[in-house]
This record gives sequence, structure tokens and C-alpha cells, in this order.
Amino acid sequence: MAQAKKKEAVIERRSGVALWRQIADRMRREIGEGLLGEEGRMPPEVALAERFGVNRHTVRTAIAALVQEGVLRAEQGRGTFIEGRRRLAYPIRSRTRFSEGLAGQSRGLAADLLDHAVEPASLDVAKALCLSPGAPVIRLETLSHADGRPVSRARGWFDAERFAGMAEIFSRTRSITASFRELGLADYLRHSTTVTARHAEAGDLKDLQLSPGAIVLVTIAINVDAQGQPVQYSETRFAADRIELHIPGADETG
Amino acid sequence: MAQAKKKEAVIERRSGVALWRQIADRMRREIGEGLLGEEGRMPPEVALAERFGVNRHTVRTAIAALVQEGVLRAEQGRGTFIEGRRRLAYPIRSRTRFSEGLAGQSRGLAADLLDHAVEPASLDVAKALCLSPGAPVIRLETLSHADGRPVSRARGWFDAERFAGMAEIFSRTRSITASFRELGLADYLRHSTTVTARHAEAGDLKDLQLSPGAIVLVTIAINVDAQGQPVQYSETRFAADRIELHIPGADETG
DNA sequence: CGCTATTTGTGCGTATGTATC
DNA sequence: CGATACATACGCACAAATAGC
Repeated sequence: MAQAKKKEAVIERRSGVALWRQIADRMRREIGEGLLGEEGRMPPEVALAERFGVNRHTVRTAIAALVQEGVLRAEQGRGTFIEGRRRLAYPIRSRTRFSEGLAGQSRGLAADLLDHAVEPASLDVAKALCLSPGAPVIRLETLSHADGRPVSRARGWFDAERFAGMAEIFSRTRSITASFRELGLADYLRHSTTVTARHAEAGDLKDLQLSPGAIVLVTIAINVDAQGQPVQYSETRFAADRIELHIPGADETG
Repeated sequence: MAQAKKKEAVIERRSGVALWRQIADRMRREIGEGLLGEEGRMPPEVALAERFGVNRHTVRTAIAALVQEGVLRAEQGRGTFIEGRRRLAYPIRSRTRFSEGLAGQSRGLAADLLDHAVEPASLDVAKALCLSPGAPVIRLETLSHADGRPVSRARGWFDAERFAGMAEIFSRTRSITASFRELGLADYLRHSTTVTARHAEAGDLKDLQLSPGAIVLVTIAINVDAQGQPVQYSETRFAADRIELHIPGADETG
């Protein structure tokens, strides 16, 4: 295989995605994996342009997008530097707790209550919580930050009868675990987790401060009490470029 | 009954992503979630164009992309119909086995060996397998199908000394579990799994028959033998629109 | 059979965005 | 910065296939 000056065939034309956006997406990923940028310094624009087989203007457009995102910082006359931080590892285990899981990896953990309502349970929610369809459930919409950046957007449902006042308590405690405790539930376990990935929707783009085309990791989780009774059904969207999910085996379950 | 419906502001212009691609991505997702298409039949093109606030041509371009992907099927004079199948659930548990996990959900499970080599272990691989950096390891590149569609592309590393002949045996057995057994390893356990998501790269786009902009779920896994000694380090890319990962809790571990 | 309504397929002109030089 | 080429998106018109009356 002769590789004299083989351009990397990773950037596709006529794909419906502008070259600058493909390059921006790729650079964001490689920066996140530590493959691009030595000691926080990006290669010069002409080198990047040659590598991707595009004009320097196109690379500049991609860099401008990443500067806008906060991934890069360009300094005239000096170069372009990486601003981004590492990806946080979110552990999924039997006792999955948001702040415990990220504690030690980041500072400034916080969860904000964006919205809440009492509504009749949909088929999915009713099935997950073992309630009758239409039974009243509390829905909490929350946004979580770590290191000052939004990392996840969650929608959780709770039995309105058993956990009356959940929204008010959560807005004060800012913690599901603490809210459960106030409501008399000392402990709960993760029953199951389903993971998918998709493009972020408009609302999540805004809340999670993502750019169009960004990816969210979606977890659908059911938590149960010590008797195995479901207490929470939730859908959480994680910014895929800021979070990775970690599933420990039986031997390293903490 | 042309009722002036409110345009959904989900399609963004000047975002660097073509309208037809945004529409295709959104339709693919809604079809997967059952939100679009009643009884396998899509709304007519003019209705979709009105809903997304674009020209009918633009919707047609999006539909053409999904037809190319195998998600839709268009019949002149009749309509456009959904071809897609449900998303398969891939369980991640202590004894994670590819074919066992998908058995019962799909037919025609098969794994092809695309490439293999013996190479010196990189830092990551050496660390994961508890070997010295540069120690010889076997690398297997595999592609797995279910229901006649490619679902995952994996890269696995094995200690070349302990598992000599792995590539030849795998190309015959087409199963990691069976290959391990032939090499004297009767059982192995999943030590840890890390899940991320990103845009598919050019090679995966081709192998997994995806369209540009498609998403892959990436799992980084370590398997260990009964003594806790690592036997396999692997990176698997799953087509995110065909697979979801399922992590059972302690009570439903199978 | 023809007629009509519906729906997908095609052609063409034009304006704008993207990328190169 | 302008000139050029191509992709994208729109608007309109019409052809082709299907289905129901």
C-alpha cells in the first residue's frame, strides 16, 4: 500500500455536512482523546489544512466554531490552544448516585430544578413504576453541572402519592438521594439501565450548551427500594463529549 | 382542510448541517421511537415539508438518504413506508457474550474476521492486559451482523503468548467464547465497561453501512479469567440506531 | 372502462451557502 | 477581497403510478 502523500479520507464532500463542521467535530473528538494538540497547543492552521486536505479558510471556520464552543482559544501571533477539559466518568452501579459518582473528579457539582409538574402517568411511566396508566406522577426536569459546565439534563418520574412534595424538597436539597431520605426512603438501588445515543434535540442543545450535531448519551433508568418496588423512572441525556459512562464488574462494585 | 400548523423550530439554518440531513436525522429518530409513521406508513411529502417548514424537494432529499440507509421504502403513487426494524438490546453483565446476548432477539447472528495481526502492545493495551508495553499481542478486527444488518465493529487485543492461534481459531469458530474454550479458557468475566458516543468515522461508516453524521456507541471493555487475570481488551463500536445497551441491576443479572 | 384524487418522481430556473484559488 | 465552481434550498410545473368511484 503506497502512502506517498495520502490525504486522510475522513472528510467527505457532498455528505450533507459542511467540511468545516466535519473538521470541527473530528478535532473536538481527537482533542478529547488526546490525539490532537501537544501540551495544549494545536498544530498551525496550514498543517491542519494540509492534513484534512482542505483550504486554510475551511480550517479557520472549524476553529472559530470550537472557539465559540469553548474548546479552543486562538491567540493572534501565538497560536491556538486547547481549553477543553477531560471527560468525566459517570459510574453506573447498584447504588448509582449522581454527586457521589462525580465527586473527586470535579468541583462545583450542582443540580437545578428547571420545571416540575404533577401529571397522569403515560403507559411507559406507569409500567416502569408499577402504577396504573393515568395515575398521578410527579415529573422533575433537572439540569446538572460539573466544573461549571452543564453535563446532563434529566427527566424523572415519581409516584405522586408516595412522594408528595418531591419537587419542593428537591428544589431545596438539590439531590434526589437527600429528597428520598426526607420522604422516608433511606436507600434505593438501580434496577436497570438502558443506554442509547442520538443527536441532541433543540432544547438539550440550549440547556447543555451544545452545538448543532452534538451527541447525547441517553440513559433510561429504574430505581427500586429495598423491597424491589420501583421508586423512580428517569431519562437522562448526558453531553457525550463531557461524560463517559463506566460500568464496573462485580469485583469492583463500590 | 389545510390547517395552518405551527412550524416546529427544530430545524436550524446556517448551522453547518444541511437541512435535509437534519430532517433525515430527526425522522430516523422519531421512526425509531414510534413517533412518526402510522402502521408503517409515512405522512405524504407535502405534509412533512409543511411540518418542517421546508420545500418538498428538501424533504425528498432527506427521504432519499433514509431509503439509501434502508430505513424507508418509497413507492411511486402509493406512499413512503418504514422498513426499519426495532433496536436490539445488547446486555452488559458479568458474563457478557455477543451471540447469547442477542439470541432470541434476532436471526442470522454472525461475526466476520476482517483483519488480524500480531503487534507490540501500546501503552493502553499493555496496561489493560497487565503486560509490558511492547509485548506481543494479537489484534482482531471483527464485524458482527444481526438480522442481516451490520450492528457492531470491534477491535480486540489478546496476549499473543497465552492465546497463540486466536485469529485462525476465531475465523473458524466465529466466536470469542468458543475460541477461548479451544485455547483452554472455559470461562471469563466482564471486569469493566466504559461507554461513550461519537460520530462514526469513515471506516465504520462503510463497514456498518451508516450515513455520514451517524452515531456509534463505543464500549471499552476488559474481560478477565476466573483468577482475575485480564484476557481481552476490546473497543466495540455499535451502530447507535440499531443497538441499545442494557445494564441489568444485581437482581436481574442473568 | 374512464375519471379523479392522491402521492411519488422529474425537470428547470433561481438564489444562497460553501469551498477553492 | 473578488472570481469561480459546486452544493444546497426553493418554487413551480408536470409526468407517472396507484387507488377509489
